[in-house]
Amino acid sequence: MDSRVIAELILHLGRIASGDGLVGGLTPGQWAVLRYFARANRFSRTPSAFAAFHGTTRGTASQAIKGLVAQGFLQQTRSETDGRSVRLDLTDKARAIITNDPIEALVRAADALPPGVRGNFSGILQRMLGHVATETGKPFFGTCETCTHFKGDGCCRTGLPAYECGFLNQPLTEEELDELCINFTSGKSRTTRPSGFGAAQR
Amino acid sequence: MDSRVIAELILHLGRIASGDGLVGGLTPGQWAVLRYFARANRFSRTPSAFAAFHGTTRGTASQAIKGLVAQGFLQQTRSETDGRSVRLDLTDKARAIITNDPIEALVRAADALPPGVRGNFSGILQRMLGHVATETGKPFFGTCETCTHFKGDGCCRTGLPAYECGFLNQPLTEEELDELCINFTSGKSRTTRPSGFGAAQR
DNA sequence: CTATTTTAGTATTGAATCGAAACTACCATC
DNA sequence: GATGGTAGTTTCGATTCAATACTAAAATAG
Repeated sequence: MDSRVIAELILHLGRIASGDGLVGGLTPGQWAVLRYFARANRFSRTPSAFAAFHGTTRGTASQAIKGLVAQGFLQQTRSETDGRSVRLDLTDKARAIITNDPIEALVRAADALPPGVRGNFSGILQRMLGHVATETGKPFFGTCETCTHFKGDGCCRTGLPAYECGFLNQPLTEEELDELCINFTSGKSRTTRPSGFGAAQR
Repeated sequence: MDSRVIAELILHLGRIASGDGLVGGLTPGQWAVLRYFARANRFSRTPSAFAAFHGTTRGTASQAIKGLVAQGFLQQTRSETDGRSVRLDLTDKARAIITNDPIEALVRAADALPPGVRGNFSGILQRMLGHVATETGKPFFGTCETCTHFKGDGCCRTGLPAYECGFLNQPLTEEELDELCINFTSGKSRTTRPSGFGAAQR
């Protein structure tokens, strides 16, 4: 009984805070795009990765991104190693308007919580997200901190980078450790490619 | 920094769990309608109350409700005291399909949390909702438990009902104490009519 | 090395939603 | 009784989204 109240509150909070219509000239979908590209690492800033993250189709993602590129909020760069792939980066213009993100009302509400509560809180939410994602078969993005592919401890190892992604075999900077990654895999026994990436389109 | 993660998780959870498209033949908006009318008390089961609760317009609410009435999920009754007003009640058919509500994935995720955590959790969410609602000027629905209009303690008082709403001067049954009410007012010093009800349409 | 399959991204189209505005009917207040 | 506000509905236009089809590039198989 309490669980249902929790579920309804989460949905309701999201709706009340971010609204339905456009805020500051951007649609909810476009805000989601900016939010994602602001937090995703360089391997994950692609249209397909956003589509997987957001639980939508590549077509829909492509449309939302197109609008943002046209308005100068995103810059498109073709991949040098893969002629099909495209990387998107936030422009300064985008970083400026992100402070008007309708989600900020929710951020302030979270900020108003007692400090001791906040830490646990995000952990619980993450746990719920993992549960829902597993159940619905949707991909689950996380950060290096709890990823099985993560290697390195920041110490100097002769000839080796301080941090490294064992999946891509690429060195990582310290800032990247907190960014979302599409190749995230939690748990201990996963060695196959993470689900949701590279899956066929519906 | 942590607050932003919390806010994004709440939004993301809601989206992943309930999705965008129609589930079981109903749109997300219609699911929200059913959910609301399942939890609202008899004074609050009107199109306007839902619109206020959901942060949408009466026109949009009316449309969603119309579809549900046509499909036999809601039954419409005209008010006897107010010729303009309409009350909506869930039919048995609606109570049957509510078990397929896409939100159930979230409910199960909440259920999977450690029991000790759950209780605090809904309290925190409620607190955040109050914060956001106050900031955005949107109405905030709650139950008798924390409402300033609530009178009675369940004891037998000669000639008086066990529970009563001091705003409407109406006796309340025990089940109604847990239902959402549009006339909910939190805090101690509010004597005016609750905000959001009876406000002019945008 | 060539053929096939898979993947990344885009364009198009049709259904559906939502919000703004206009409108009717009813209530309340003076 | 006149005026102003409220409850509910309808209409209309803009927008969004998913489904589908498509191009180009990479990976894989033979």
